[in-house]
Amino acid sequence: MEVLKEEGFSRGVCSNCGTAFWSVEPREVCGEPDCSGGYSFIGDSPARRKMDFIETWREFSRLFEGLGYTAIQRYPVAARWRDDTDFVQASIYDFQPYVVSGEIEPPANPLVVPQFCLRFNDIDNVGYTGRHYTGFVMIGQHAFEPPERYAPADYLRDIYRWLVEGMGLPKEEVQFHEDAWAGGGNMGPSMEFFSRGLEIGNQVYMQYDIRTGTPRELSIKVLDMGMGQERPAWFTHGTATSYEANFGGAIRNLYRATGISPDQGMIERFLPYSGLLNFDEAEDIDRTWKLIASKTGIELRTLKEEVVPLAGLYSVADHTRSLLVALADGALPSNVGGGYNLRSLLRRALDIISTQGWNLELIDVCSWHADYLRPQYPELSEHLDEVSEILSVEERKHQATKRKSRQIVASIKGEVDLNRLITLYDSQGITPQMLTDAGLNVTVPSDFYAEVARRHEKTGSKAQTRKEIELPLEGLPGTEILYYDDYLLLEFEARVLKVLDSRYVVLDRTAFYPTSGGQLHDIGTIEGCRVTDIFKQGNVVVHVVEGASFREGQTVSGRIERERRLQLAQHHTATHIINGVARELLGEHIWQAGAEKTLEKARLDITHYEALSPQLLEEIERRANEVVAGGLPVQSRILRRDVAEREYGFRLYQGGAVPGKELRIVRIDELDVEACGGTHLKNSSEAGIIKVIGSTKIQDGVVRLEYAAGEAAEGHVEREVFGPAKEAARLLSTSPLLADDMREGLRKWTAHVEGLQQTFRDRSKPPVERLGAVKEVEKALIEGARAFSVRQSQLTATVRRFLEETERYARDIKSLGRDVELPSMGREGSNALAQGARQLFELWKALKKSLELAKEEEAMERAKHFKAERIGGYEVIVSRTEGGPKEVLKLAKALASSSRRIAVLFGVDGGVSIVGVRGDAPIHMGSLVGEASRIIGGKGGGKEDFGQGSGSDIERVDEAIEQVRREILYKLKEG
RNA sequence: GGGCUCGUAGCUCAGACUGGAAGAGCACCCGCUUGGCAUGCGGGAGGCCCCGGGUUCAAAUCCCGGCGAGUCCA
Repeated sequence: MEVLKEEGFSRGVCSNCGTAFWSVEPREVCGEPDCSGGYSFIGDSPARRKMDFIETWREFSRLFEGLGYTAIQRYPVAARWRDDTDFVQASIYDFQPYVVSGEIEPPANPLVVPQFCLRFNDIDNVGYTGRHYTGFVMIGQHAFEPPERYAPADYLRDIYRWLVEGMGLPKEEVQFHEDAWAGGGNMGPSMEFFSRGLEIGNQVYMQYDIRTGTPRELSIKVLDMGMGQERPAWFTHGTATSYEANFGGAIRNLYRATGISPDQGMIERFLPYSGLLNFDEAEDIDRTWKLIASKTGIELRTLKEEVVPLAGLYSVADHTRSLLVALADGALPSNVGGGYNLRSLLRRALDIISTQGWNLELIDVCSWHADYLRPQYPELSEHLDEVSEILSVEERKHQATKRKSRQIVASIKGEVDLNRLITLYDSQGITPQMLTDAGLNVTVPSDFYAEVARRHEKTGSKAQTRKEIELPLEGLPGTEILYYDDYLLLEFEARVLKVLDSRYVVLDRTAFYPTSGGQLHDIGTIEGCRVTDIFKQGNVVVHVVEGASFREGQTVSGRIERERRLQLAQHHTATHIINGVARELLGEHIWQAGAEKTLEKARLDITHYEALSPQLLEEIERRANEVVAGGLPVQSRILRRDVAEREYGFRLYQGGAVPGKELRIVRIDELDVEACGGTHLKNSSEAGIIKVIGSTKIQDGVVRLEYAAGEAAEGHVEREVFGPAKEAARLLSTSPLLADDMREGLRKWTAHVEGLQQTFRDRSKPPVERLGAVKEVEKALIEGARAFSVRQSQLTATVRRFLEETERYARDIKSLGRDVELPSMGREGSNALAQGARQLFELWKALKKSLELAKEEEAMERAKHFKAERIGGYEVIVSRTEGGPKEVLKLAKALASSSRRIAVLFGVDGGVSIVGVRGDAPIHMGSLVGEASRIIGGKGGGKEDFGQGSGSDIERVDEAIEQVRREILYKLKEG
């Protein structure tokens, strides 16, 4: 306030909105556009200097560096250091939660930063209003100080100098508004600065923590100034829309590529009303357009023809810039989380381009942006190849979805009710608009999207609260961790601090690893008592001990089980190796999305835009084992958070946000570096061997890799590869169904596999060679499994099943007195196992078919022997025969082939199956057979002309036959 | 993170709600029409109905789990 008084400002209250504001010349109203009558700088900027987007930051940072601030690099727009948001939405996000809470030091103090931000809530207004963006740069001016050094007056004076000296605004043109602001659990007074109706930026003086409800003074007070970098450029140029002043060469290239040139005069007349075209709220867009046309005096058609393409062009400019930055920072479009926002953005841009019929590639627009932004963000130009790849994958997906949608829309006939409308939108992405565009007559309620939201409410989520025990551990110091330095430190002594329920034990220090970071806990003993579980509560490690007999204050010795610790360390280090290798091979967009390390195997979820091909998996495995063979050192050390971030960047946070001023950094040579608390090998060679077990796409944009290291890897290979391959080959080679030379081939192949197995078991050989031997067998397994379309792990069981079934078919064919004809078969497949599997499947199909054929012929044959009796003009057969359901069915069908026939057959075959078929006789066969079934202790039913049922009481078959005959007689005579 | 939709012949899909003999179009093979091609007509081959369980006298169909594809929302 004093600062403003010094400069000749005085306080007033807005006669319109009642806000307190400061200005040099007395005025009635504040500077808000609503109160002061809109923007009055367009075409008439009071600024004495002009600066474009890039120059804005250059000037701003130069001015502030002169004032003692440090200009720092922007943070990635994908906010990986936070778990409460996907994207950075304001510059202060960079420093939440740990800098703001005082836990860690800011990278500089005070500082300024050009932070790229993403906000999707106004997406529908982008392009139309002239000032909305999905992606923008918030220039932040921040200071983090204890109360005694906090100097809001200085901060305000500094930003005032920017307005007056930097932007060259006469002080008479500036107004300040007093306000208060709350967000992120903090609150404080704020000061907004305006000129000519445009808010240039605002300063928030964060003073209080309001998370508990009652304001508490913060130990660190924070200056949070945010100014859109787009604002000064727009303001000083006074262009009709902000977009023209801010996209530099990109917008000029867009004009050229699309042939559009904006009619400044019309836009200026349109803009004041653009806010009305809010696509979420405006109930009737057409009426709104008409309203604007009449207010501006521009003909409706002209207005639309001019505004819609231009707004589309601005949208494309905005969306591509947002995508460029997000993708270059490693974010991926997907169907979940923030990825969905990126996908919507991308599809919106693509749809605009195709609606307007522009010949425009997104990646070209991205590269224009990258060129223009290079002085400020040179890193964007380095990732264009990766961005291009991701964009084209997404474009392909969008094309496929659109094609599918068109098909579905084309197949819709008749009425479409609201339910169907919502289902179409929800599950296929087909909007009501697409239906009306296709000429379908549908009534769309005006609150359609609200209705969709309501449905989602209703089906809402069931809260799944995991119950965790909360032990009373107040006052205990954080446990000293002994497992960081040496994972083979397996014996230690410590003092008992607390024992609860003779079960939960807290020590002053421990080498026991608690379950965390996806790694399973150790087991072992303390003073001979078994330790079965270890977990962390805050900074305290709690040991779960069976029958803990020691007292608090006692010194105890702990022993950790070696095998388990080694295996878990191997899996954990292997995880870092796989992560590093995956990034090396796939690109910078690879981030850990989750991980788990157990005794049997480990898994790592990585962000990637498509499923991994078998070739890529093989490549990852090969590279990982080269790393193992290469014997790279694995170093770990404790670093201050700010130091670590400066040295290695945000790549550190693979496992998500980690609290604390200090971080433990685990680094595998040049391959990988992560903040991680796990137990790690000292050298990559100690992993022994890494076997990639498989990968699945667990959701769009996330791929799960599963693998094992060391003995777990060896066990897995024996169990899942050599074992099943040899067993499947043995089963096939001993089956009389296959030809002799095929069986011989399988025996030879088995011997070959055993040789490969010896190679694999030889630990003196390099891991890559050992796995080469595995790969050959694995491929045979996969190919064999594909013959039966089952998974690899099911091959042996499936071979067994198909052998049995095929042998049974052969027996049945013989028992019908026919020859089993084995078809001549080729040898398709790259190895004996695959060939054998395919032949078995072909055989199975052939015999199944010829058995069915034989049964049918047999049925036709037997049909000749049945005698029909004539009742009321119909030929009726009610009889007992032999055979199961299928045969009886065939027989009955053959017997009732003419429309004047009725056949009801009772097939005896262990149980009794009944089938009734008729032509056009007035009898409901379903209920007829149903009744008959009940007599023999079963059930049945069917349709008017067809009934089927079964029972078990063979003794009463004759009785049932009698009943059916009587029924038919009665019905036919009556008719 | 939650919801929804889909998985049937080489391809595009019907059948499913209301359980009861696996279908259509295109493509493929054979024949006829024709000087040849395009076309037209007739015939044929081709299905572990995604995998595994359950309910039922009976499951492509209903229920549960898994795998795969897609979509909407926060």
